[in-house]
Amino acid sequence: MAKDKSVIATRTQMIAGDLTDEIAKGHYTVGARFPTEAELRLRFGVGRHTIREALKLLTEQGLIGRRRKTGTFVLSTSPVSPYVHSLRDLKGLLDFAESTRLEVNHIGGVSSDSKLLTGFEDVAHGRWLRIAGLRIVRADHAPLCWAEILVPEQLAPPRDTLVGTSKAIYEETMAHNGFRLEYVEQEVTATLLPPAMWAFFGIDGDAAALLVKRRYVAHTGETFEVSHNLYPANRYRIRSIIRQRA
Amino acid sequence: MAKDKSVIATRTQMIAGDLTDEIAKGHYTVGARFPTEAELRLRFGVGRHTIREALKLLTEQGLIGRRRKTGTFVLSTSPVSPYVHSLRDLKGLLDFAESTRLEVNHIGGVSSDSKLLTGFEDVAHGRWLRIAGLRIVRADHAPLCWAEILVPEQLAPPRDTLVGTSKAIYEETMAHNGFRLEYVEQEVTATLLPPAMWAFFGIDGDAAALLVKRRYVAHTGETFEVSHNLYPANRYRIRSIIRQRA
DNA sequence: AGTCTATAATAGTCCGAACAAATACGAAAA
DNA sequence: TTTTCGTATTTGTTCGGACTATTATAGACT
Repeated sequence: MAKDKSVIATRTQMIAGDLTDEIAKGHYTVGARFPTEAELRLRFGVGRHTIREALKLLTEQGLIGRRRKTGTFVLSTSPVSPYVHSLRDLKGLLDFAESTRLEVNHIGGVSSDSKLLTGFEDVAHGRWLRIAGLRIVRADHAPLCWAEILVPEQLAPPRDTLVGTSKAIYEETMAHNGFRLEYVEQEVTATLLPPAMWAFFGIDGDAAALLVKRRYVAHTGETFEVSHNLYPANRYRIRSIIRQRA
Repeated sequence: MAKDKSVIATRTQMIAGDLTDEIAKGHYTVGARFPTEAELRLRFGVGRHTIREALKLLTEQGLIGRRRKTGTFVLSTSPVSPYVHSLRDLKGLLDFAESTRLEVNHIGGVSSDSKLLTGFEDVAHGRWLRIAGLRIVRADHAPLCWAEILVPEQLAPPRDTLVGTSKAIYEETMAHNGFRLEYVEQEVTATLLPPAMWAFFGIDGDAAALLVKRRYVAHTGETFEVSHNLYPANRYRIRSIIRQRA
């Protein structure tokens, strides 16, 4: 098998990780046949169920396709091109956050009607901590998006830990409260870039932008962060693969 | 259990369908406890594995949440509000297509470099049938988006079957070739609405739009349709739920 | 040569079971 | 009253097995 990666993982996850790495490294060319379940079972020394669960993870990410009798074949090496979000897993979200940094422009408390402020219906908190600023790509220092982040005051970590940090705000908040991430709800719409932001992105006229609203929900069911990210056109794409349920 | 629905389904899918219906009908209020695995096993008379697979489907759609010892609880009745796409399953795509109709504006053959034309890399076909027009919401006759659809000439059904049909183009194409849908790849970007289209949507100045490119892939691995849909802002949102893999 | 048919390989769907992990709840202790 | 701790409940992970559905391939039959 392979490394432990500090976090314990299930056998299913370790196997899926190993196979994902091998595909990414080009062990199998796109279109090539992938080992059968029986072969993988022997190789990893686990039950068939475990192998199938691991392969299901790869299937959901669009890495492999499977057909009866024909076998399993590689669909994509998933080269994870920058600024392209591949949905369907949280890991993409995480890696993405690490390749950028947030240049905080404003930090302070706000209080308002939750629905108006957050854009989500079932979020009920009185006072929020607002962090706003530009998200910068580490590699080329280019501004990627304008970020508005809201955290309920009761759950917010001390502000000084939020400004200098290299970790994402939601990670700091989770650590501070002992949360685990249950899921992220995301809504995408198109809008015009507000003129006030033209200067940030070196734009001089009407431009389209993607507005991505996210809600982070802990394993307790609590919404502990809401974020709005505004990406000027052509800096960001969202790519996803939709398959038949089951 | 419940109805057969003409299409055969696995027990897992039938149970998932029943439970989804019950949640949608309000049998359980949001936040309420859901039956445990043991209770559902007794009720449907199946093994635990089957129940778990069904609940996993609901979990992936964000309908329920699960925690050890605490149990399963309802997160959302998924009211499937119109113009909101919920990713993660193909069924949403399908239902959506049925609530609108396509007013065909142009139909004819084109031939061009595949990559430029389709916007996808690994699509290789020489001649395409192009269908372009406005997609209209049946309920209120409002124009929803401009649609550009490309089908390889060799796979395209007769044109007269495409114009009058109430079914989606990709369904007609699948039926014509005996395909089954394997997955849909989707890419979302923001762009300005071209001035030439302002009149279609009753707009009189720069406006943002969502550009949704889709690629339909059959179970044989063949790309049998590529579509570009341009949604003016505020007419369309994409909602999705992202969870930890596994 | 083509067309049908049987076989076998492979993934898909279920079952039953055992144990692990998280945690709500109540009992015991401070 | 509050804290600590053990226990029971519920979901999570993994195993092994049986049968089904799909289909590539080879062989039999026109």
